[in-house]
Amino acid sequence: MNIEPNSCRVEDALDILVGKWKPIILLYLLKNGTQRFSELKRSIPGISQKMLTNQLRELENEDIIQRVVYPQVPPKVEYSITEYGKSLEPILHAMHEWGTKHTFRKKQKMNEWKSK
Amino acid sequence: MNIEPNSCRVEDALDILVGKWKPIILLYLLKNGTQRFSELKRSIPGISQKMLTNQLRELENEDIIQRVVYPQVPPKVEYSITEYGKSLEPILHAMHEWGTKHTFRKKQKMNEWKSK
DNA sequence: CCGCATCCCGACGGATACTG
DNA sequence: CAGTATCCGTCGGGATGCGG
Repeated sequence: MNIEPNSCRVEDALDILVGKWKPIILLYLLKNGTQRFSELKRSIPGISQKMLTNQLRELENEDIIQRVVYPQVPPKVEYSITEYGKSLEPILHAMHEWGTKHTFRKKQKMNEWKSK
Repeated sequence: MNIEPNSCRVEDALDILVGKWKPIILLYLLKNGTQRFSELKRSIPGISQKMLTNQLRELENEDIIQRVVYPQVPPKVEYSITEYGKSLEPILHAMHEWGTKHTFRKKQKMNEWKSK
């Protein structure tokens, strides 16, 4: 490990990714490109309007996503990943890879436990 | 992005890394190897005994770190990264890399703002 | 269709004091 | 030295209702 804990910038990335719905929002935008508010809402079961708005705003403030409002009735708002946001992809990927193995490991441990 | 949001395991990794002091604890253990409780406490300015114990316990419960107690007076307890815990290194590394650039970007934005 | 305002609760984390 | 125990404030996030 060649990271100096004292000059650790891990938190910067963590702060942006932490939020109950942020990772999944980012994954949807990365996979499907530009999405309307209602599309995201439908895609993500269990999220409330408040939280979707909230999480989108926070990501927008960090320049991770872009918000485009079409001034029309009924309203239409589209969200998309910024170029900058795309730079988070390796992190999401690393975490996903790890998570997949971790899930496997959890299953292993549960089986060990069962077999006692 | 080739991650299916629906089968997303990003959260698994995130859950383990989230905690105010966990990343820095892991970085210290990764960099310096086995550490005593008091060594960690001294290395991490601002952390309380309670929180250090707390975060170490949580990491231990996830098998990320290992706790070894030497039954002697005064007590001696050593913490070290498990092999499994080492698998988090790529994630920490990716986040650190990103954080470094992000810090630079924040400075850029602040300068843009200043120069107005 | 999209979002804000309000109320509410539980978890996280800080401060402090006490033990084997 | 390496913890527990307790109190307590803050904040993320859920539920609900209103508004352009």
